[in-house]
Amino acid sequence: MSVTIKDVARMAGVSISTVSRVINNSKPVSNDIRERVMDVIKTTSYVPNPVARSLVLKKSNFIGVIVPDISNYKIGEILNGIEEIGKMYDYDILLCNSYGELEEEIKYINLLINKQVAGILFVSWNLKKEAVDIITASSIPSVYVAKNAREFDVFSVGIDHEKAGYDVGRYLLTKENEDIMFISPDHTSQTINSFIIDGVKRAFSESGRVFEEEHIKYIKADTISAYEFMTDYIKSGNKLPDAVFATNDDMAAGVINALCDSNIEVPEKVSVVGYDNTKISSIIRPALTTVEQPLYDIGAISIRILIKKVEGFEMKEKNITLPHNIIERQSSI
Amino acid sequence: MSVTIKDVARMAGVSISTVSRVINNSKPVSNDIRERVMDVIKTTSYVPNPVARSLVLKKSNFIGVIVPDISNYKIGEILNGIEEIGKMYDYDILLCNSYGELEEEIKYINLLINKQVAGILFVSWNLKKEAVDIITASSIPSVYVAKNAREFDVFSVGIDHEKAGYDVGRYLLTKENEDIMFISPDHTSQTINSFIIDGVKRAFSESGRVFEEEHIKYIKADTISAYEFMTDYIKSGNKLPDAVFATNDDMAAGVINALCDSNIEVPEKVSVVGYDNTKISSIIRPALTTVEQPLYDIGAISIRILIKKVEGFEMKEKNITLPHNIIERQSSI
DNA sequence: ATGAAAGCGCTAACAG
DNA sequence: CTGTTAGCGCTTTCAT
Repeated sequence: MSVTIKDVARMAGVSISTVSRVINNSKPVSNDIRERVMDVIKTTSYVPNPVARSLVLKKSNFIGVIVPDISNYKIGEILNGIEEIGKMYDYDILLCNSYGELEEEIKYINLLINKQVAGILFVSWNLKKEAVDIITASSIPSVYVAKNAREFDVFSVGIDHEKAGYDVGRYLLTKENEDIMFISPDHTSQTINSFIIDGVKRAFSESGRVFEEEHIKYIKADTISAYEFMTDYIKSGNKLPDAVFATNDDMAAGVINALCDSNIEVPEKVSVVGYDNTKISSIIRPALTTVEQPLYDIGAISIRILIKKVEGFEMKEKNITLPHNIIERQSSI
Repeated sequence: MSVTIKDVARMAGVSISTVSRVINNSKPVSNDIRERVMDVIKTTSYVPNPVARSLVLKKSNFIGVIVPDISNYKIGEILNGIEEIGKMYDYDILLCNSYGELEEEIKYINLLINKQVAGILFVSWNLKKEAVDIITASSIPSVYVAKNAREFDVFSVGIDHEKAGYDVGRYLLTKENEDIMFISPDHTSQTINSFIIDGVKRAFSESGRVFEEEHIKYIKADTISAYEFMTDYIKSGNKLPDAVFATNDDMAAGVINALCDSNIEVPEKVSVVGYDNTKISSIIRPALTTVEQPLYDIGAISIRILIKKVEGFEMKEKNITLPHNIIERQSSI
């Protein structure tokens, strides 16, 4: 069947250790022998068996990646970065979809540890201590991508959400919006967006305004829920806010549609701002003002750091903060 | 460190072969011994090392999945199905992102073969003979998801695109649209959508209409390209079609936006129909009439078939056709 | 029914 | 610089 190190050794007339040495460049080998071996490798198109290698090295070149939702656009972009850079460094991606549930996350963490992955890249909507503890205990190198990753003593990559919230707050306040509504995922996952809201609060207090907690509306984080919430809100005859800031684009899209379907002009009557700059934001009309995150880079940098750690480099910076940026489109005035 | 089969054997006072037998249920073991071993396994929470197992069995429980674009919503949905069912059967997903390029596809196929994956699930925009041949030659079980998979003698899962095109054709024709424009990805990936157009043609001929090749516009398959194309088309003063059928939702969204931004009413002046029923289709206004594919199921079923093949079952049906369905929304009349 | 032993393909001492 | 040898953790004959 497939050619092994033994075959190569025999055909090159050397011992298997010598072959091992040339393929790993682990010890000096005389030039003629090296060439002889290389020739055989080329002609037989021999590739070392990674399974056998993992067994003896007790380490694979798999990187376990746990994500909360593959079909989510943001996750997809991050994964693109992870996959591309991972493959560039010759690591393979073992994909696990946790659906954002702690139980699944823990199951996969244990599975990955058992598989002897070289490293774990953990992407989560909301990082939990239980998960972090298990990974830490395994002493497998790891990097985290999560809004709340900085709450733990771990390596992480992401933007500064507090600052982003602050920026949106300032942006909205500067535009003289008196009454601002905030739409955030409901309390089951509430913490994860508190940083954004924290930033908004800072912007408020900085400009001497009081932030009313009841202006935050907690809903399920999807377009339909936002649409229904906003439609109900309008129908109930509540006073309309001057602006609404939804902490993801999907919800913002629901808000825009609810407003437009009720003939309330966006942005003339109500400004809408989203978060993430996903595809939807440029397609929806009016196009959505939103906060851009360098998703691909988040993935790419996080895996690069992980690989560095796997390969034994000492990293000085534990938390990498990437730049964010407000993309101003037509939905805000 | 971690407990091995040896440890378990020693602690249970049996040989490692016996332990192996109980964990694999491969040979009869007396009840008392079996229980003794089970106890040790439980207390030590021993898990067999999958790497060692792969080495001797020359087969892993990895399933290599090659996809053309992780961040694409359709692919994400398919992957959701693949991942969930895969994990259910205890297989792990080795993810490879080919960016739709043959060269990458081939690279990954070889990589997966070398990794001794148990099976290969190949998702491609446009399946090529070269790729299929390599997989076939490896004799690793495989299943394909691609519009043109049926052109090859392989196992595949998907909807009947010709029929879907036919259905859209009939739908549009029944609505008395005289002049219909078709928007399809440009020729680099042209073949993959020809089935849809073939179906449309059948609908045309069936109702005694001639299909004008020049009504097909080949453009880059994204929203912006479609937007620009349509805007130019309008600006150039061409006669507007009664309807446009774009072979994916992204392009359809671009068309709708171009039309609306030029104050051409959709669907009153021009109907627009998309393909795929992605998230965008329900968010855009007017909401997009489109063809729904059971993406999650395509993923789920394809991996289930693959696993069956991996485990040695004989599958009778090579090509599984799942139902599609026209979702009628506001963009067509 | 159970154990001893060989070996999967590879790396890494250990000798020379 | 090169070869011999001992495993890595597991499955699987082959004896018993």
